[in-house]
Amino acid sequence: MDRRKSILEAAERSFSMFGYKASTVDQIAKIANVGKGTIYTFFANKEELFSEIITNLVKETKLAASKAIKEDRPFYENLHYALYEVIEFRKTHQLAVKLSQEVKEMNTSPVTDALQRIEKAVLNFVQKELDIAVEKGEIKECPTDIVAFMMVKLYLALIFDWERDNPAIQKEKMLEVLEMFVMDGLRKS
Amino acid sequence: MDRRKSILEAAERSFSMFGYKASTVDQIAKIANVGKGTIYTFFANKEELFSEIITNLVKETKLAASKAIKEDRPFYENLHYALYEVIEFRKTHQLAVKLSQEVKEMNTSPVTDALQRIEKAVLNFVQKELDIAVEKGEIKECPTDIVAFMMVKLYLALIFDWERDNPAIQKEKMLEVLEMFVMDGLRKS
DNA sequence: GAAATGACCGAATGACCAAAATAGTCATAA
DNA sequence: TTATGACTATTTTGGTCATTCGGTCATTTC
Repeated sequence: MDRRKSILEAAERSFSMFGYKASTVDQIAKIANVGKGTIYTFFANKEELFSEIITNLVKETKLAASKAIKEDRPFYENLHYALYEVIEFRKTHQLAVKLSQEVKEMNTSPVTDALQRIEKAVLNFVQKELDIAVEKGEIKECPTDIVAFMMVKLYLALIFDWERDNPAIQKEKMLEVLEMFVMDGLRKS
Repeated sequence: MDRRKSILEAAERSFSMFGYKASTVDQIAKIANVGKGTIYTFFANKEELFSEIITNLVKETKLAASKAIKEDRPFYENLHYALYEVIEFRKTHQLAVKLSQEVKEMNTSPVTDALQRIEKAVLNFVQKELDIAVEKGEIKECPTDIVAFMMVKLYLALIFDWERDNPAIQKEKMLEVLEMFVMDGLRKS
């Protein structure tokens, strides 16, 4: 068994369950069935181990979203499926959820950085897709940086904040309203 | 000079400058040129004083927005003017900025509550306006609770989060994009 | 007599330090 | 050469005590 890999897996599980701060290197070593020193032969320190996990998470999420995007489908369908993929991904990999909780209640600085990196990546991805869609003439000309920002913020708010004090809505319903709002706005056609 | 009023003004200034926790009752009394005991003849405790300030601010902001809304104007114009009115309402903004900063870095619980109250009030206001507009047939049918939520979150994100790691943009430009997004969406017409 | 006040009180806070836990190292073992 | 856990250095925690602050009330002011 690849030691490096089992360390990464153990760490991801631990971070997902207990958060960054509450995960000790000793514990991660135990889970990985590896001596503590071994971890330091592969990673400079706890923060770098964490950082690599985040990098992988971003990569995998991007991949999941990319898989949902087909050249020949209209923009909003791609958007719809990609968002769906990302939501599913978040659900199965609880890491991002746990981390945003940790940031909220104790402002752990490496975790704040990590979440910012994730958001940046998502923003980048969305903006690129928007650029392509504008290029293809599928959507109107617009400042794609601002629009990407708005879309991501909307998405995050709906996923994380809506259920705080509103009755839960179906994922499908949510995507549908989001799509209506994003694509056509409120004006009566 | 009305003592109650000067206490409220002093407290508002202090909360805006130093936040809730860092504002001491002694200090507020000093600023108001009033004995500390006097504050307690008007307000049961620090939290109620704070609460009344928030209530007033919400009321004033609502009033400002209402002034911009005219029955006989189309929805998007009302939206436009109301947004401008609110964004120019400095008093509310400054306090809101300071308070959200405080919540972020020390989770002061009365402050969290206050911000939630403000958001609730805004949400309510927006939803009511949306309901009216739907009723009048000015905008399409939609789940106004979710749409109100989306509009408010968008506004807050643009105002408070955009400049965190993006080049500042003109207020006008920002509101223009927001309006486009909300009214017409991205679809090419 | 009613309203205002600031000295006073108990609770909450935070500075400080010792003790415990944890990150990171390295001599030894496999 | 690679892996390891006992060891060290650093950080966090738990407990203390002095200080601060919210809130009261006997006294003063008008």
